[in-house]
Amino acid sequence: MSDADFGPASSVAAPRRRRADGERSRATILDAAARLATVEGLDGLSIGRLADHIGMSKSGLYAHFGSKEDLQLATLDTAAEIFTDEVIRPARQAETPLVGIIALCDAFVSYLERKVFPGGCFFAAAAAELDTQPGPVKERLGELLRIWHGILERRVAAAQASGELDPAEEPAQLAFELDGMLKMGNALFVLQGDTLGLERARRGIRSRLAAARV
Amino acid sequence: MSDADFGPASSVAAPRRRRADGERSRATILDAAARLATVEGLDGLSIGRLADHIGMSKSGLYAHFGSKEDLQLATLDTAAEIFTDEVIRPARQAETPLVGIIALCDAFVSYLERKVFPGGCFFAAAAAELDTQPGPVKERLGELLRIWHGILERRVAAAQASGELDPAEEPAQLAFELDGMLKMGNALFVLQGDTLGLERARRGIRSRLAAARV
DNA sequence: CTAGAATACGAACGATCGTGCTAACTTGTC
DNA sequence: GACAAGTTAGCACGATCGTTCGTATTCTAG
Repeated sequence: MSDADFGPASSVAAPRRRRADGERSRATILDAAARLATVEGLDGLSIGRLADHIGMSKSGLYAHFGSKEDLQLATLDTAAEIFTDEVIRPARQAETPLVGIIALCDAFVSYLERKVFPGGCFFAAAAAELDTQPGPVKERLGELLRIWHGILERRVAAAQASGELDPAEEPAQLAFELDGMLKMGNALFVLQGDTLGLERARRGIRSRLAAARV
Repeated sequence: MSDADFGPASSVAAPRRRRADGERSRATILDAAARLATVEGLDGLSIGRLADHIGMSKSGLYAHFGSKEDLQLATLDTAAEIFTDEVIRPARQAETPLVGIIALCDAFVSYLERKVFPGGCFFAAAAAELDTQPGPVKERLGELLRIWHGILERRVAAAQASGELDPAEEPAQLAFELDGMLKMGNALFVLQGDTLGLERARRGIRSRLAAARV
């Protein structure tokens, strides 16, 4: 199954970096930034604290990015790569499209349970924080959410084509409802600390899909 | 229909305030704080900007609260009152419990559409921002979310008692799914700016309730 | 091996943050 | 009308914010 990728924003041309240690530092910074941002917030995460956290000087870290906004945009793409590795990729090669949808949703719940990001789903946190602040970061977040829904949508359409799901279902509507349960599970899990919300998400998704069978 | 109220946190005993102008100022501050917090964030909203916004001095405003955390807690309760007025109250006096559930969900969507809070649902925004920061604010947010789900839950149970909904449905599970669609609609509405997400929430809720009929 | 570029650091900037202190004023009570 | 208490403003504090600059160090292409 070939899902669309969360490719990096097409605009930024890499300023042909040269040294290997710089590349490594940059990756270390972005990985820490993605994970810390779910706890402190993508805006709330300060460059000084991020630098302290990875044992680097503030100015040394800052030199890798032209501005905090550049750092945030790069962090978004890094988080998207992590999400792809932890959720999208493991849910490929399902026996049937419908099984693939369940695998994808289970992979999402597992990604929450395993605390891939310590503060829950990166995109749920970042979108809620920045959805009121116009600019390239918000736009990119909207783009990533559309890609994610597109992945769910195409899998629903495939399950309809294979005869597993009712063709009368609107794929985008079903994708909306599935993601609603996943995100609600995330919210409860992070806020209340127990896994009941994750269980509800798993159960709700299964019964919703059962109701959509032909 | 008597829903539980979002009463103020029981712990804080009002320090018997005395003058009418002070009470008025406090109300003005908290109303502005609740609405601004959905745009700038409850933590991101600074006392200086809030003071500027309502034409008051920073220290004059600050004197009403012992700390920023106190201001945030008071803002939570003010937002809960606004929510009660705009969502809970209008959805009372429904002909049947099931109609009441639909009225409640529609009132929620309307509260988003009318931009009662300019940055979308106050509690969705605040919960996503503060769910990783332990303390009284996070705890109170969790409490308010449980109250809200309790309201939905009790209405589901009432609809089961009246014979409108299948008694086999678990009320808490159905409340979870309904709120999931409402919050997903909120997220799409604020992030993308169009009302398609709200429409999807309305539609999904109606068909989910239809599926739960006896 | 060397030259030049990439990388990292320390220090400092102006701005803004939450939080106190003090003094002027308004209000409500006897 | 006086006095106590509540309200507001001005000012300043230490801390932290994003950002810039000059400089020392380290890698790598030739």
